[in-house]
Amino acid sequence: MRRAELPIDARELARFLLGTTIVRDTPEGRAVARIVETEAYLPGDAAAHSFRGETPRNRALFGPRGHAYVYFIYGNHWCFNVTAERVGVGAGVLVRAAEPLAGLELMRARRGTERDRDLLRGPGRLAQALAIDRALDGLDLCAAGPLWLAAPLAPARAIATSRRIGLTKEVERRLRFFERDSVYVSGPARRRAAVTAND
DNA sequence: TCACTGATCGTCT
DNA sequence: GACGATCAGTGAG
Repeated sequence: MRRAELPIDARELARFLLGTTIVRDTPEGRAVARIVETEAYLPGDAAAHSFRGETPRNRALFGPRGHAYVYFIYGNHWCFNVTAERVGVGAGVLVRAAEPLAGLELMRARRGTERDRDLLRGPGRLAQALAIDRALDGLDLCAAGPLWLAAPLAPARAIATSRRIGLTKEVERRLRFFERDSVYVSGPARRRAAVTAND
C-alpha cells in the first residue's frame, strides 16, 4: 500500500482500512489477515492518546501517517494502530479485529487456541496472533519490513458504525466501523447489530 | 450467549 | 497512586 493512497483524515482512514490486508513476516513464517473492524481517534478527541500532547509513548501518532502506533494496555495486552493526519497533528486508527487468511497454524500457536473465529477478534487478540509488540512501534507500514499493509484481496462488504468500545470519554461518538456481516468482529452480537453507515 | 470480575503493569498525574 | 482504546474464566439463562 502506497502512503499516497491512504486518506489523511483519521475517520476516512478508519473506513478505508476495512478490507485491507495486513501482512506480518517473522522468522517463523508469514501471517496474513483482512481488517474487519476499526476505530478512529481524531484530533482534539478527549478519548485519544494524543489528546494531551506528545509524550514518549504516543510519539508515533504525531509522525507521518501510515505508521504503526503500538501501546501496552491493562497490564496484559498490546494494541495496534495505523497513524493518520499530517505530521504534528496526532491521530490514528485502532485496528480492532481481522479475518485470518493465511498462516493460521502460526496464529493458533501464538494465541493458544484452535478456535479460528477468536484468533484476531479484539485488539489484544489481534496483536497476540500477529506477534505485534513495542518492537514494532513507529514502523512504516507502507514499506517493506516485518509488518505492512496491502491492497484488499476482497473489498469490504456493507459497513456499519457504532460507539467506540471501552471508553469513558467521548462515548457517544460513532467512530467505530466494521463489516456488518463478518463473524470476525469483536463484541457481543447485540453490539454488532448497529446502524449501517451512509455518511 | 451474556454479564461480571480479577489480573496486571506502563504511563502520566 | 490511579487508571486504562482488554481478555479469559466463571456461572447463570
